[in-house]
Amino acid sequence: MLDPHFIRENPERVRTAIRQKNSGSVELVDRVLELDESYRACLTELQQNQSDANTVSASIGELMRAGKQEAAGEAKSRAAELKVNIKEKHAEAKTISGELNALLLEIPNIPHDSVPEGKGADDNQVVFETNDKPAFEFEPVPHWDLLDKHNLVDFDRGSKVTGAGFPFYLGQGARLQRALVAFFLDLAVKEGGYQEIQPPYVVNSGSATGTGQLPDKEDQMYELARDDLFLIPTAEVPITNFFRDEIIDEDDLPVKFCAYTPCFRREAGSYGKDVRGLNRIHQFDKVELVQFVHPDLSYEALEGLRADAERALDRLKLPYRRLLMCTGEMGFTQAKKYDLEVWSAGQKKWLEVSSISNYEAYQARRMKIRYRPKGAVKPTILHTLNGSGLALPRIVAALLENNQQDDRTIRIPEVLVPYTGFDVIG
RNA sequence: GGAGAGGUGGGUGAGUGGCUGAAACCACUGGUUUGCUAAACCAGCGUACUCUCAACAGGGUACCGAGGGUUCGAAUCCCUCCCUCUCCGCCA
Repeated sequence: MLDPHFIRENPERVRTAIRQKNSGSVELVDRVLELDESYRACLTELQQNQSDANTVSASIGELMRAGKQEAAGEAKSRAAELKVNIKEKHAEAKTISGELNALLLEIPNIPHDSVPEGKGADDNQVVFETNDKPAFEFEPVPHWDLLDKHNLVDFDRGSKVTGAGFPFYLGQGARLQRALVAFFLDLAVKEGGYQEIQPPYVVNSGSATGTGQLPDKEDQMYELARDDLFLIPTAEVPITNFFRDEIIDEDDLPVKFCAYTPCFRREAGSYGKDVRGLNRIHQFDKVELVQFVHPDLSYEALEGLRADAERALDRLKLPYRRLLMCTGEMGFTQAKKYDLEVWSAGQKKWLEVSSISNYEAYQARRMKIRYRPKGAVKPTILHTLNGSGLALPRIVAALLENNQQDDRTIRIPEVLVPYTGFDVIG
């Protein structure tokens, strides 16, 4: 969330952000300002009463010890009056702050100045594109045909056992998954300087709120209602919450974590053309990169994170492009976001395989993640970033489609062979 | 799942109703001393919110796992929940 002080002092900036992100109504800001003011007024009164009550209480102790029972009795009744008032004000303050907090969670992050304005996908800027789309002397087929031909994935049995979008990976298909995960993790650890961790795959509601899945996006998560827990839609959730409510030494920044996890997404409301094959499934594997950084360095870190994700694509020799997302296409927690899309020769389209974002202080403020600047200054909210490095299914799709040969066998990229143990599928 | 014990500041740990935002020690920061290092000594050292203030700074409130309750007054008593540990059961 945004700093309430910031909203108080820059309401117009916040209204602009709401319009740009097309998320929520600008009246939110006015209600927040109203509530903020009445909250503080209420608080002032409450605290004054508490202060008086404390003084009276202290005097009672003294009077009792001095044996002045009568005076003590009078003071007690005085304190009782104050108490009633305190209780009222306390309840009032709590109500107001509850409402205020709920609203604050619905105000989106402010886009960075370098983010292009725009409403839809057409306004995203392609800021980089490799020029190595593969050429074919035959008509390349979509990956689902290849999966089928080589028996790499079994969608039907996945549907029987669980439901649509929960495929089984078989044989070389399963092996390829494991190879990619290991390759991505090794790359992140050895060349990116990330520390590998294994987070829980299930989180509580506090964590889901911290990263911004709650409120409002619960429809995208699988919920374990009995235990009030959620299956993670991305490793971002448990990893970023790692430091929730903590203060980190400045010397320990930046902290860079990488992790492999399965991701679970309900994908409510998405049907049709984009869901074919591995394009969009409910459970998928992903290696995620997360960074906790000094606020002054977060945009540098964003480019670094982006380069880390692109390195994996380069090594796999996958053609890709980088999109700078416009204001309207960003999530409401993000300040700046790149998407990386790989070219899939069979479908002849770009597939999103990574989303790399700087959240600035937005998530960290929700989670109270701070660092202590050197030189006795107060703890300060740090900045969080994350990006996929990378998401598997579409990488697999592109890999199969781009590397298919006229006999329908599939070449495995050189860097992956030590991991797969085979250099061709089929 | 059953029984018991416990959760105090960055750490260890004292504290069973008012003088405790919290002893002591360690860590940390600054200073003195020192040829250097070490040691010793002195001082400082929680967080959030809020009010006054241009600022420096100062005042107030809250916080001893979380939330309620009792009381004029709670780290301290009561209730609920969460977590940790020990034993038993179950189990990869």
